[in-house]
Amino acid sequence: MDRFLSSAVNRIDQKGRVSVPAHFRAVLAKRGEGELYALRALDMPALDVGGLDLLDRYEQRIAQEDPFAQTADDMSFFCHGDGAFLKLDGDGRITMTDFMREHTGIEGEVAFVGRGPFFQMWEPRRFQAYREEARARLSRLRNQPGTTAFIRGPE
Amino acid sequence: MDRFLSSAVNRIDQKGRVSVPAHFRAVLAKRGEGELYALRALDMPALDVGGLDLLDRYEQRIAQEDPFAQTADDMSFFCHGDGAFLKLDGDGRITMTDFMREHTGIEGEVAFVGRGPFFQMWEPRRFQAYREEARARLSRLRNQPGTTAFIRGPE
DNA sequence: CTTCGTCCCGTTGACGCCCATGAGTGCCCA
DNA sequence: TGGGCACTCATGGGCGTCAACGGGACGAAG
Repeated sequence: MDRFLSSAVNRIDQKGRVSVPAHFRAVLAKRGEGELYALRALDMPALDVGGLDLLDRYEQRIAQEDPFAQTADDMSFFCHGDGAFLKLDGDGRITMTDFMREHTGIEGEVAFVGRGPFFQMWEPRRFQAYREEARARLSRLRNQPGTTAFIRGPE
Repeated sequence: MDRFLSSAVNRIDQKGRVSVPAHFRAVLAKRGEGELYALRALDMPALDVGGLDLLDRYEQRIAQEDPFAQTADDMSFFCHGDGAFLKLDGDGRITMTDFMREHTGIEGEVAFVGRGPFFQMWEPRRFQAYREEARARLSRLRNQPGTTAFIRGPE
């Protein structure tokens, strides 16, 4: 498996460390990503986490912009200045920093949520709430006329 | 890693010195840049800092302008005359000068902000404010119709 | 003689690296 | 089919190292 799937909640210990789910670490290893990079997601209180390929993707996008226009600068500010390295220790744990807590509201526990090519870190309750909202939106979409058949499910 | 990433806040001591984050120093060493060059950023109260390759970036921009226009001359004046060398001491610290304080409003602490090929120095609160503005602009961009898919999340 | 800049050293707190524990799970064999 | 064994993984804690920080000593310049 080469994608980040499913979710799990892990506890933060007194030293501020939390285990990255073993399954996620296996995906990283398979991809040859030794380092983790985390970004503060734009419109939700979560962190987007992945290997350095996560960063490459954004930088390619920035390269398309006029390097002296404000948009390019904002993008750089976001992906370079609003990101952080997460170092895995020998036991597959990372250390929570204030940088991460501020944006997410994470305190004692972290929800790791697979998102395919990357994963997210959430405060468990907020994740729960956001998941309900997302489901509700999709459900509404499904019951509207003229929409595609996405999420009709196997009937 | 060969790019300046993430951010950190360090304190200025009584002698006016401040540590450049070890991670940034490692990047400089990797690039073989022995000297630091600082410029007052154009549209924000920050310093752009990097090796001498930083100048290339600005000279490239000047080259885009009409050499007979006032603009080009202003830019040259700005980037060649309004820069300063920063000397690293044995412990990886630099000394804050009035040149740096004036433009940035830095007093007791400095936020070092990775920007990819260079990094910036900010007064921490102003950095925080500017970061929020940039995020808001990107968020607006993202939610506008007809825009590209930047920051939709790496799918 | 004073002041400023540079070099050097000591302290402290955070972080990386190590090992121990314990719960849960799958597997094997009786 | 049930019991037990081995393994994996999350979690806790000890300890050494290093970076950030503070301050003193020395030398050059005013």
